[in-house]
Amino acid sequence: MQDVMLALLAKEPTHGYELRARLQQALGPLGAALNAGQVYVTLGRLERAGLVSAEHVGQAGGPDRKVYALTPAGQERVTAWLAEVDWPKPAPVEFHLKLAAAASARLADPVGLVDAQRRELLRQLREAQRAALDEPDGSTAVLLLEGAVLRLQADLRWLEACARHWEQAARRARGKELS
Amino acid sequence: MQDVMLALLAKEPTHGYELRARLQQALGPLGAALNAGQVYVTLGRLERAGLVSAEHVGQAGGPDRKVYALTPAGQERVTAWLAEVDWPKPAPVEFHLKLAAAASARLADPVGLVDAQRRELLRQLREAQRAALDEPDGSTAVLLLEGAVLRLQADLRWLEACARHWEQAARRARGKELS
DNA sequence: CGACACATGTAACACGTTACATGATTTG
DNA sequence: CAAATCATGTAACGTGTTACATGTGTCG
Repeated sequence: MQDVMLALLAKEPTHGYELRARLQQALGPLGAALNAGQVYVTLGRLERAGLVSAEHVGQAGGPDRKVYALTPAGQERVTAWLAEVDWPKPAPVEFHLKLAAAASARLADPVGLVDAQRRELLRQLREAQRAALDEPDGSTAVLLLEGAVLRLQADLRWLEACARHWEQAARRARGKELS
Repeated sequence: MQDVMLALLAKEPTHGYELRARLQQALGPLGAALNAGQVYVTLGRLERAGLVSAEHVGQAGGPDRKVYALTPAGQERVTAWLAEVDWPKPAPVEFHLKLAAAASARLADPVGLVDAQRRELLRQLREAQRAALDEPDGSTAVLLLEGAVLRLQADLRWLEACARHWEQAARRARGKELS
């Protein structure tokens, strides 16, 4: 978040409210969840860190604003961020642990959990595809939605593998109990 | 993390050290990064929250341990967690914003960024596939790695879409400049 | 006037991460 | 004896999240 906001300020200094609007625009429908307060919290932290400087602008015909601009330290950080190649390990770790825990403690049926999850992902997939149709063609928001769709499809295929795995595990367990 | 640890304790009460070992085993090679301190921090917080209770166990032939067990409140939370169907929006938001910021502020070439990122993902993909070969066949760790692989492949395809998009954007910009 | 968009913040909390500190037991 | 492993913690920090508080200007 910090880096993103710094990069936006690198283009052109602005105040928090517009920064938020730009972010939401860049994110398209996924930006709706973005919280207003967070922007100001972050700006305050960036200022304390000496990465941006604020200038108060009294405005006739409108509430006051605080325009933020990058400091040299902020510029450095932006270029460093852009040079950085770091992709978060994209593994559905939490759900995997949920299945493992549910199975080993016999708290819930793993296959049932997979099924519920698959329904949810299908819902999200439909939602994302529908949202993509509402966006102007060629916009960056569509691109982002396409990323979401591709991942969801990958996750769905993974869930199928999960179902196979845990069904087999259940069969093995039943076999052992009988013997 | 909290929910996961609670679920593991639901199977059988244990002490922090073994809890960590179980977690790492469930995660396979991806568990290597897991920090030891975090387990104890989390256990402490769970205890303060009244979700687990600790019992000190002095041990002959070994250091002392603290065995944690679920409280009724903890049990409730586990069942609630298992019933919950919540999948984090799997969109590569940060990188998308990076591209958008880089392009609009003309700080870096988006296509170059995409390229660097693609190399990184290919590296991670090879790593994950190699790690999968080292794991025993049919283990849950292999399953998790398969999830990682599928996502990486999806992300790579998305990066190709990104490259196309930003190349086109660059062409449009050049066209405008000439006119 | 009342609702709504504009505009800004703060306090408190939850969580993960890092780095450090401590000590016992086992094994080469 | 030294090193590795077992075992537990804490203090500090960065960040995101929530909820609340506070105004101004515009438009019907």
